Amino acid sequence: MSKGLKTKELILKEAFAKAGEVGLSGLTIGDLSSTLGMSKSGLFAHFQSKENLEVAVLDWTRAKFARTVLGPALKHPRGEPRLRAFFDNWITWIETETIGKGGCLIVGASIEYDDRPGVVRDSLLSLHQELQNSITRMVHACIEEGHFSAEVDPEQFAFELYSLILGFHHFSRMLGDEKSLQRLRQSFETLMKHGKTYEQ
Amino acid sequence: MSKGLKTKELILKEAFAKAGEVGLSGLTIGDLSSTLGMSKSGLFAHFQSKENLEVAVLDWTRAKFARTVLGPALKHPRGEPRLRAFFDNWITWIETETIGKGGCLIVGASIEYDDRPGVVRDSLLSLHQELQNSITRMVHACIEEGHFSAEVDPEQFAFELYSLILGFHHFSRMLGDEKSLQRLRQSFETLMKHGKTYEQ
DNA sequence: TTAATAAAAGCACGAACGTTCGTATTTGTC
DNA sequence: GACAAATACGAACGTTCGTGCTTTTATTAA
Repeated sequence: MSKGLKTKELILKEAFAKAGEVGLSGLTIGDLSSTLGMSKSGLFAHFQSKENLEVAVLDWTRAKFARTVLGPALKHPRGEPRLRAFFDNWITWIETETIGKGGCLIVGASIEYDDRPGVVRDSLLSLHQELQNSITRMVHACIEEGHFSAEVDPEQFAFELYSLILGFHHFSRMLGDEKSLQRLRQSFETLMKHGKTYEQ
Repeated sequence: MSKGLKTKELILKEAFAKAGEVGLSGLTIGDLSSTLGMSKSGLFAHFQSKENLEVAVLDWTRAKFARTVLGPALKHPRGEPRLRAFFDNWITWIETETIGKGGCLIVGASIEYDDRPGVVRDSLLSLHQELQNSITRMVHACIEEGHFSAEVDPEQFAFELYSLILGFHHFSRMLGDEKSLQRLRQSFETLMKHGKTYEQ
């Protein structure tokens, strides 16, 4: 790996950490460069624009999420085991990478960019679509494997699961509710149970 | 009402609308003043600081929410009718004041300020605590009136309800999912049904 | 070791930010 | 209608922002 790529990696790692605190658009090249002990223009040259830097941070985050959350879950058997592994990995991700570190970069960026068209929003949208697809596929597998009732709506399940994640983020970070994790887990179990014994 | 207060009211109304798009900290005195056709310093004099302006916007929003969502719900009978009225009013609020208008100011501000101590965060925290208390009380009333099982945990219910609101906000604004409202309503019904026939 | 290339630095720019200050104008009261 | 108080204005301040140049230093391949 060339010197340039190594430096770029260091920059993105630092930018990922900082963006959780100040948001993606809250990143500044000046602050980032001084933290890393380099010049503004030197750092700037790696990305050619602030916007490119933000997209690069999103790509970097996406890759890391795939490597630490999605990937390992795929090693578990299709259906409920894989879905549960994914959920557990996700919680670990949230606890180690977001809560206590300024919040989740993706959650923040989604609020910032949900009405600002451009390449950042495009990248964010594609990230979210992929995430929803992953969840939906796993729920669908639960049905095929006979772990869930055939009447379960995978997209509705994905909607509720992501909602709970957002709620957990809010209750633990904004309200400082120490029971948030417990609440998240309990709601997830309710969701799973409802998946098995569907009735309505 | 004096001239000064009328102007202040106009400023806050405009600031409320704009903060949904750019966030609370994204408000700028220059932009706000030029939109309203007045000078920066003239507008500034009403609040003495940017921070005070942000707190004023939060107070204004809180009052409006109480007037249009919470207040009318209190006219309905205790228990399920009131809870449903509150939920319906909330949806109307979201549709008329947030979705399609740059997003919810409160949701955005919570992300911005969840790790920035100060008077803005204090104000936000108190707002959220009051909201959670209101929901919890209504659910508790559902139990007392016999509409809900006594085993229902009102705080868990409030957690799930707010999570769904956040999810709805995300799916409709970020993903542009046209079924978001339908999903929100369906999940709410599941939540209500679970409240009635509690089992676990 | 040298030559070509990549990476980083130095410096400056225009614009936008919140804020301050002195002054002008409008409002409300007697 | 006079006069104090409230309200608004215009200009300027010090900072910080992203970005564009030119020059210097470090890396890489022949």
